[in-house]
Amino acid sequence: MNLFRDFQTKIVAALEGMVANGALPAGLDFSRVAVEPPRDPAHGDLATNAAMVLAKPAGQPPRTLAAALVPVLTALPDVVAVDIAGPGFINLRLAENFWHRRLAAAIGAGDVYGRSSLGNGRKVNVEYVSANPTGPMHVGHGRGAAFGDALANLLDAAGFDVTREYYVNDAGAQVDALARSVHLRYREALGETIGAIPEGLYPGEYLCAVGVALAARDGRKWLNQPEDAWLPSILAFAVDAMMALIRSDLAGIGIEHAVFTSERGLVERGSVDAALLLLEGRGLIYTGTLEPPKGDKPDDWEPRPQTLFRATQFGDDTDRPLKKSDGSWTYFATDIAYHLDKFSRGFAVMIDVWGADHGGYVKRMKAAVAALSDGKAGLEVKLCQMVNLMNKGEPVKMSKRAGTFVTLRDVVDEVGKDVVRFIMLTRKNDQHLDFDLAKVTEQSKDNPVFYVQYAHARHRSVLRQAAAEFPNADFSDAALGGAELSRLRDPDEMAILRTLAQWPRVVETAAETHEPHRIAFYLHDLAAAFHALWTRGKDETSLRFIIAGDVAATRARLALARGVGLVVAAGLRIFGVKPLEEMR
RNA sequence: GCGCCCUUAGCUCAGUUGGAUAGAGCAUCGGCCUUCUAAGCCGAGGGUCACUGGUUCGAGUCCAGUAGGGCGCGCCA
Repeated sequence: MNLFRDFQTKIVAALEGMVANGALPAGLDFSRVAVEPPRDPAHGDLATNAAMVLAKPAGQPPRTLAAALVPVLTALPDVVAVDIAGPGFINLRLAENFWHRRLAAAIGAGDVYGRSSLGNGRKVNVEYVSANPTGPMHVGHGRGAAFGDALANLLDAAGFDVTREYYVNDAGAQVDALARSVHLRYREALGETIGAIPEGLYPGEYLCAVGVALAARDGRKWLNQPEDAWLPSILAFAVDAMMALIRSDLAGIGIEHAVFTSERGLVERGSVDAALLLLEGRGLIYTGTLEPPKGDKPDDWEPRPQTLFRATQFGDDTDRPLKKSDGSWTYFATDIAYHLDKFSRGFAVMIDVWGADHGGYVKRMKAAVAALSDGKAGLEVKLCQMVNLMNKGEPVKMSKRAGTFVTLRDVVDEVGKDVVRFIMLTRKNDQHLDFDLAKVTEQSKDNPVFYVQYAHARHRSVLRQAAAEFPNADFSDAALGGAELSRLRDPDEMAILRTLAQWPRVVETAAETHEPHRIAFYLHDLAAAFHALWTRGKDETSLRFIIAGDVAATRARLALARGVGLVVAAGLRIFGVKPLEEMR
């Protein structure tokens, strides 16, 4: 489906033919021969660097080599012109008919247009969100959620076997603090006066309902009991409640993970011991004393021997501790067990989506995965930068006291899930993102969500109008695919056809680079081309999508609109955004 | 102090994984509404791609260094 890939294959075959008949020396490496759209469409439809990358090994100047390639490339099907340009680029121009056939094929493929077999069914694990189960999701989590889910959809569209996963950090000091906080709210629910929430506990009012629910379930049995008696039970109850809250936040933006893995479960099953035993067997664990960190030194730093992982052998800057001073596992230790768990479930490709504040953790985790899998598995970490929540250009003060909203749910309630998801994907993951509540709901060109949705709604609108204009005509996709597309010849129309034909390549490139934002920019470009052509119809009635009294011409033009609608819908589907039928 | 990330038009950002004359939106200026939706479109101006070297046919892109910004640096996750 990716025409650039198709032509790359054809061109390499042609080059091999030249080797066979002696026009090129044997033993050339064709892997660097690329076929891409030229930056400037005026140069042609396809450009290849073949002559330039082969010049040196073939012992010929690039332009001489290019000249020898021209007749061979001219002979390829659908090629109507071949030019040599600049240092030795070869530009190919394809027949108009080729682009018409691509549109017909796209309409024929329908919803699967752009899907790829690039991944060849390989298993990929995408772990994202993994917010601590101690409260509702905030806006920053929302970015990781939208990003991770779009990346998963993208990899799925590119032919990978994707598992969406959430790691539940339900062990450690944070959830102990959660349990204590809930116990307080529980006492409050049973009529006690609890006063101010102590430092170190979670003060959020969302825990009041959890306390009430606990009182309803267990009555007064945890009153006046030592912490040891109630902590495990209340912790489990509280974590369940928080995960229910988070799942509901996720459902609010249309996200559902297939697998939830519990940190506590890993610890209780002995997975951490097993993982560390594995590393120990490979001589990667030892007892040693670390240098104190430079810069901001901890007040209570005392050198002491601890259990360390030889992360430096795998590119990390220092070896990393696995046990805290109280003997319990560090977060890193349980995370090692978790990634071994993923590996043992058959994932050689793991992608973790983290917040940028975890950047310092990447090297050691990659080191651990390399060590655990003996180099057979790879971990890629995508760090999502911060989201600056704005309103009309002013930063939103994140003050709970002032009642300004900070939770993801509040933002979704304010602007809608589709807007949140799309805007979160309009920047590369490693760039800061301004999320302006006023701007994202504005109906203007300034708002990319609106602009792209408008293109889809316009295509629907014109199809409705056409059906009213020609009540007896068949404008089904089957009919549009068979339209007389040779009527589409205007340069702007041809430009849209070429853009539509690039869609499969866009999907593959975005999937390979793990960069969903490329889809957003492509959709914006496609929408712009469509809006521009639409407006030209004001002056040139022959460019309108509905041509009065001419069903055949209308059908051809509707096919173009349908192609745009189809691809916009496909792109929005990857983002988990519902295409709009009308803008009202 | 060390590590990771970032630096492209006045502002917010893309840049097809090393290609040709570096692009878009906003803002500024100038045009287009008896219309299939003007919630839109067309055009103009605006650049030392932070800086200095290097790698090669070719560098915004890769490497090294410098400057500025962000994040992180045992007993949080």
